[in-house]
Amino acid sequence: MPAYHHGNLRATLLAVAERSLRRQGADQLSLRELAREAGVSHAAPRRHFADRQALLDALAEAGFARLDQELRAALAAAGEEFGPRLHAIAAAYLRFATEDAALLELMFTGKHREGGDRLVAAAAAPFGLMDDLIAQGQAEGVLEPGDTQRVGVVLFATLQGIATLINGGLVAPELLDGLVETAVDQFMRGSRRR
Amino acid sequence: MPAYHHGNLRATLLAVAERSLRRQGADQLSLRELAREAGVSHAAPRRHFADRQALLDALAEAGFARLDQELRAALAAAGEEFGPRLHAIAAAYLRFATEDAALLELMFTGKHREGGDRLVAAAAAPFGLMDDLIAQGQAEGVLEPGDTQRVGVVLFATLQGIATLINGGLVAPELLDGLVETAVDQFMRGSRRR
DNA sequence: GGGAAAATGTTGCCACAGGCAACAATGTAT
DNA sequence: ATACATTGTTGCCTGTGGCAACATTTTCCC
Repeated sequence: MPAYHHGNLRATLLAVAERSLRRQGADQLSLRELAREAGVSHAAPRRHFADRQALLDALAEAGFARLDQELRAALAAAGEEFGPRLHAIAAAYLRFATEDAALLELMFTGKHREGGDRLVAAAAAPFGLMDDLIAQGQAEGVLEPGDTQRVGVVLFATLQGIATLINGGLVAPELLDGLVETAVDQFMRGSRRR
Repeated sequence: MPAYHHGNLRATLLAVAERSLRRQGADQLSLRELAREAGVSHAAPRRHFADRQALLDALAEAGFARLDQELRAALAAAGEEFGPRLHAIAAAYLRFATEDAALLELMFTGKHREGGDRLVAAAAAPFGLMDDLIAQGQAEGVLEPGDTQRVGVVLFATLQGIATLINGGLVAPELLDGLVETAVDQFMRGSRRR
């Protein structure tokens, strides 16, 4: 336990920040408070994050990585069939998205400056998952052939939108499962091979 | 031009705030700066907005009112037929949503505290529009009968999600029109009377 | 009309945050 | 061992939000 050098302040700060984010939202997150909780002086975080926004960006990036993991896990658990996989990824996305509203906001809210590139890259992973899934559906002949991106983005957007409405308190959380059902169902009917 | 009493500081502050919001985002919005721009002392805004969040809430509420207006206008211009009306409301929503990303964030982001009720009420107007439209589609026999809310929320969510993806820089703005097309098309096919 | 009371603005203060610079301690490499 | 890079620390500055005390209008009621 080093006295002067913390050892892995960066990781500690991110962990503490994640907790703060979940509990109080990004607005209330204070670098100085994180430093206090990490038992370190108020200027120490600056060695690891150029400014407040840099830390928030790092949180968002980590969020995308975790989202990717969770979606992959859900897909893996859903087997090989397209239908169940689609349902699983949708449910997993919304679980993630509604479980930590502040993080989701951070991930999708347009507060990325130059660091936006990193975030866009991090977001590509989950996007790709959705894309691959659509491709599978097309290959199996369940979905009509076409641009996977186009339809994949719309599906992703639907899930994201549902999360926004629920997190914003505009739709009661109890309706979540039903909405996912409806969304997936509508998507299937709307893209089914004719 | 009263020297001491401004006359309608509240309205002025909201106007200045709207400009600031659009230009710098909600994070950078400072009550004191608004006061300066309004030519008033730093504590004056407090007489009209209990705190910073109250002003932001007021901005969001006004945003919903304006959104409602614009959607109504679009519907009115689209005639009586269901198809064109659906397309028009979708396009109008996304125009509004992508034209002022920071405002949209404020409107849907879950930063509403107790004042959330007011916002939810304000949001009900545009929601109702969507709902009525769905009902029309069902009445005309274009859409399959069913719970208008359920399908309306999903449609709303899709549009909102597309806006989020574009505003967040995760999808190129050039794709907007195509996505709206795809979304509306998918919705029609997914909800068409079978 | 006139005077109390409410509304609206002002000045001054405080605590706290972010950011910067100068300095200190610790690790690392030659 | 000694120079150099890393990582923390202390101290300072500016700006913000929020509060309280005071000043000026406006309104309302007799």
